[in-house]
Amino acid sequence: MSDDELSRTFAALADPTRRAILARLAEGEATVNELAEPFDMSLQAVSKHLKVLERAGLITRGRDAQWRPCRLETAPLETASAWIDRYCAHWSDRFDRLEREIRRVQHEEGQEQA
Amino acid sequence: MSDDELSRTFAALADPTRRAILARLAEGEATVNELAEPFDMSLQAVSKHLKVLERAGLITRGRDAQWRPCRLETAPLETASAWIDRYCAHWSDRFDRLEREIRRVQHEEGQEQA
DNA sequence: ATCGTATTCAACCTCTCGGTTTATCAACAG
DNA sequence: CTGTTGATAAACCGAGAGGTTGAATACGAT
Repeated sequence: MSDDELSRTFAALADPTRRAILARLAEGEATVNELAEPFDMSLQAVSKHLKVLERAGLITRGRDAQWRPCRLETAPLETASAWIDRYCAHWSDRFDRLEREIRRVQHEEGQEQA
Repeated sequence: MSDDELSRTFAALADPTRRAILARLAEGEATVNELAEPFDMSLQAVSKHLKVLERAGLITRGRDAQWRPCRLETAPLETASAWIDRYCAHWSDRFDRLEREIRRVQHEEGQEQA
């Protein structure tokens, strides 16, 4: 596989196990054992998947005694999404949706003030 | 590789040659020879890349005499982008990025790569 | 020091990817 | 029919993905 950043990101996303891991991490940090639990696969296999995700910059790992908690990093996801968006023709739709979302958030913030 | 739709899409995007092909097709239909021209690679290799893209639903191919014009299909791109967006929480950042991207594209209106 | 738990490393296997070359198919032009 | 051009098919190859098992490492608890 090519080793440029976008290629690494997309390749990392091209596996349902890894996507499930990312989905799990979106809810918060987790250890390797916790991440491996749902899968019918060896711990070592999951560890390899995590290495792929780490190389792609999609996760970072801390150290807490013998545990290596994994944390989701969204920067490469944003780069990948930006690449895709350039070739999705529906600019105005997306723009409208985002504009609505922002107005909604701003409105909520205003209400919180009162 | 796993054969579900998202996996096929991301796997197809995980190659710079295929991303360049999609970028080219975003400017309009093209034949296999036209698509192969920029690459230092055999026509057959490009044909294989097109087959991957076709299996992922990212392109469709017509028939015009002995030519097989390729056309970009954005539906899987939108699905992929939607998956990513679910895990990128940074709406306002995205908004800024999109706004910048739109201005950039409106300015350039032309020659660029994957 | 020893044991248990969390994680990784190393070796191995099988299958797919991305490329090649050679041969073949399909459609026009003469 | 023959020849040419556009495109695909088939067979092959080296490298890497994704999984396994077994050993090694790192740290905490006893």
